[in-house]
Amino acid sequence: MVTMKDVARRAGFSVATVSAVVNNVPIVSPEAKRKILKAIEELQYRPNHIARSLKGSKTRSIAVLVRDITNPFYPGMVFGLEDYCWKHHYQVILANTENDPQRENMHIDELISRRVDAVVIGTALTNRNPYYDKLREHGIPYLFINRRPPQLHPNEYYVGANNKLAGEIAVRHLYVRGYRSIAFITGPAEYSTSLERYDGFISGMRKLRLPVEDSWVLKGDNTMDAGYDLTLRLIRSGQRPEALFCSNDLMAFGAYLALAEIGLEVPRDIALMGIDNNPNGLLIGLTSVDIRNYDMGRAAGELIVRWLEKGQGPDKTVSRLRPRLVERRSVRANAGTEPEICEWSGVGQVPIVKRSQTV
Amino acid sequence: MVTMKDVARRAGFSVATVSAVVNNVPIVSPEAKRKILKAIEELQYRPNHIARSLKGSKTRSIAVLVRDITNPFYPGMVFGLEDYCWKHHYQVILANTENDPQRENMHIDELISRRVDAVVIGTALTNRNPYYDKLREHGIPYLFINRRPPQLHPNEYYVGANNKLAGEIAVRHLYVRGYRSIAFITGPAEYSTSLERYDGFISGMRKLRLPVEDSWVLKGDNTMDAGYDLTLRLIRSGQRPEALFCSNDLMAFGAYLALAEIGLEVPRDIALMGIDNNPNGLLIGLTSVDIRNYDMGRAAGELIVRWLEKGQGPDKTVSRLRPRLVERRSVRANAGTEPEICEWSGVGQVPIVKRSQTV
DNA sequence: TTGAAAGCGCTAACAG
DNA sequence: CTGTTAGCGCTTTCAA
Repeated sequence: MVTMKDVARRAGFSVATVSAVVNNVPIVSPEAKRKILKAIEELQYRPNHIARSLKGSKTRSIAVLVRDITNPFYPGMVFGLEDYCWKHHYQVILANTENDPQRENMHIDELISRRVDAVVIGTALTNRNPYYDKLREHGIPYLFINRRPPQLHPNEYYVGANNKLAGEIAVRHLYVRGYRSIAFITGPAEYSTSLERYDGFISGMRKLRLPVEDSWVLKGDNTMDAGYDLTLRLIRSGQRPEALFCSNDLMAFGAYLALAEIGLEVPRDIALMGIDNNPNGLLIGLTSVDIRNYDMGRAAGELIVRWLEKGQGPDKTVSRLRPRLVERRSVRANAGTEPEICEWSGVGQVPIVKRSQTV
Repeated sequence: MVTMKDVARRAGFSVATVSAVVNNVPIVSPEAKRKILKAIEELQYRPNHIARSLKGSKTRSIAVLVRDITNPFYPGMVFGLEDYCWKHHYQVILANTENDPQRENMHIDELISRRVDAVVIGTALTNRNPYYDKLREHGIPYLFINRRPPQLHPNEYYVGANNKLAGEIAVRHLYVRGYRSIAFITGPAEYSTSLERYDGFISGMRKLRLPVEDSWVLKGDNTMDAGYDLTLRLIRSGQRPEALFCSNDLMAFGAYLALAEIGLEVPRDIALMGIDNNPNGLLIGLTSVDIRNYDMGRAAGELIVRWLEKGQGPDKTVSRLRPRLVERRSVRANAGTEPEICEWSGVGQVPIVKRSQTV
């Protein structure tokens, strides 16, 4: 590997001068600069980022912890993050934890060792992993994304969707379209997102004075299988809600399959909604609520990079993106009943917002 | 940040001894080891990986270049790669190029600067990016994955699917099920994968003595939109093949939507197949050919890690995984005609293979 | 405007 | 068994 020394020797200057040229410090004579640039080109010199990191103790790398990049929610988020970070010359290190705390901890140790500048945590559970503290103890900024732990300690920040609003938007949409009896399949209670969406479902129902049947609230685990099984069980037990709302699109996919198997047509016989706006919802015309994962990743990138450059955390500890309704065909244009309540702050029309917002 | 020196001072030993303990060099007295371990624990010392890298000029990091992690093909592949690499203490750096050569080149410069140990290139076009040579010039091993450039230079390796076979398997499957007139939508000619699948389609048809209608071979670009548009155009022009085979699942998804719009039911009116085994194919029951992206990423990890440890490249320059037929519902159980040709080496029954194979 | 030299945290060769 | 020390390639004073 060719080093600065090689360049210096070739150009007839010292390493200090070469360093100045490489870093665009404008104190070098044009003559020297020319010669040095020439030597760099000839030798195909590339600065050694490692040495630089060692000196400056900044690696310009950001790690992102996700459960499993294969989960359709993450790629968009990671893309947004990578996009922003890369444009600001930060690299993104990807770490899949597979929901295994031990694996997560090993990753964290490794990341500390590698002195990443920051980490974006997409794996937080309601039962908080105490290992995150190690990060703080070592002075590594970190940011929770999408899922948040129950409490945010000092210097902890969160960016995610307004999941409660997402739930409300869905219920509201069904209501406006004339649906009154709505069943709900939740996600696992260990994810804040599930809890918030559940809250949104409940509060939406209450605001609209719609009854919540206990037996119509099913506990799923966010997988397609769960959506399938629970829907089958619900319908086979003789229940027949007008609409079925799932906490995420994957479960809605499963529900769709189950309904098809039973012979129920969406939306003719029953309406279906999900949350996440999985692009493949297009295949079955699933109406969903977009929680904008690309923007979320991007927002995380912005927050973290600014933090790193300014040396201090964001102003707000919690940032939330406003969800958007994505209408496709799984909810009928109008199910008959006329809507009774029409004004409802901020939900009627969901504006398209570009930047992250704080609740 | 606490350093080795701090640990040494606290434990009352020299840095060399601490280093020995940290690296498990078995020449340290149990007594010293105990004290040092204690100091490490108390101070929460973590070795500085940067310093280590600088010394040993190995970063234990592997970069992966993909077009866009959002493309449903990649996450599985990247997951396989990350999984394997991480288990061997290599980190994975993710770089999205968005098919922009300039962005790719900047990434490559950056990766050289950062002295990644190796790079896995998932972005090769038939029109080769000359910038890959920089990597070789700098002594950084790299491996093409999934897509391959037309020629492999010395020290260049490739791992991917046997795409030609995938095409043949699909045609063969349709044939066995009684379909005789088959239309095909190709992917872009800049990807080796498209070309190979096209070859597979043609050779499959020839082997089965099926006619290839020129007007039934459409040029797509691997997007859902292309599948949709081309299918609409094909059918609306009055053509009516018994089966439609798409070079990838995304286009098959688009085709499905178009057929539904026209009022053609799959598989009753027309059979549909794709390649890739996108998990969401489940939603429409799409029969596909799995090219095993997880295994592909994993195989790349194996190849690269072994290369790095042994210091020399793989034995074979090309490794290909054997595709697998994934039957769902988009091809009828039997379309009427009895199969005439049944023996066909290696295609009749597609075995499930765990490890990568060389063609 | 340029150069000499210290030092980032670690490893490894060598000495004790 | 343990300590001293010379770098790894770079940035950054400080002097010239």
